[in-house]
Amino acid sequence: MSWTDERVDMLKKLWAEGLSASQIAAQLGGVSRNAVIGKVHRLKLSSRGRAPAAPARQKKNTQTTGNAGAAGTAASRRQRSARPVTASVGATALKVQFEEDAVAYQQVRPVEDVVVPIARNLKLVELTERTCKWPNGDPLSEDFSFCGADAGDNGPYCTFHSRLAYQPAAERRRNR
DNA sequence: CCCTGATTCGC
DNA sequence: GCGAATCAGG
Repeated sequence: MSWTDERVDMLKKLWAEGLSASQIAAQLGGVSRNAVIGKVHRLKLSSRGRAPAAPARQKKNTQTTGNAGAAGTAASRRQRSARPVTASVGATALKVQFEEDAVAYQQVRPVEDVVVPIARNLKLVELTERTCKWPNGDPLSEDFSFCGADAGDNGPYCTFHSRLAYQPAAERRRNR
């Protein structure tokens, strides 16, 4: 994939909206978050409003340079096990995007008509310590329910909703 | 562990 | 110009 005018345009738009590089990469498709970040820098639209402080990082010696073949090095070097970023592209990605925006701007917002594949839509009384407590619909309504997917050993949400709930908050904290 | 953007540098 | 690898941090 190359950076066509349209794709650059989309990049600018999404970046201005405050989306993260990986989210933008997921929507554009065919690019990694690194590609997005790299492009953002080249376009000189990095700052996104604030973030004036440039701590002036120093880079270590990169890659191959004088790395005399130590057997263990190659294996241990890879700290990011190759992962296709948030691979899901298409309708699902768009739905996710919608939810993230909602969560980012409003504490309480009924997430209607958003389909989560693993949702079991449990009633409040059906929840256990291990069920996802992500709310579906209007809490004041009768058909209000919770996601109910397996939430793991700790945490109130399943992995899917944990990301929706927690990531935007962490991101906001820093930008503020 | 998950993620974020920033930087470097071989291509 | 591009973006993977890496860094530094939450």
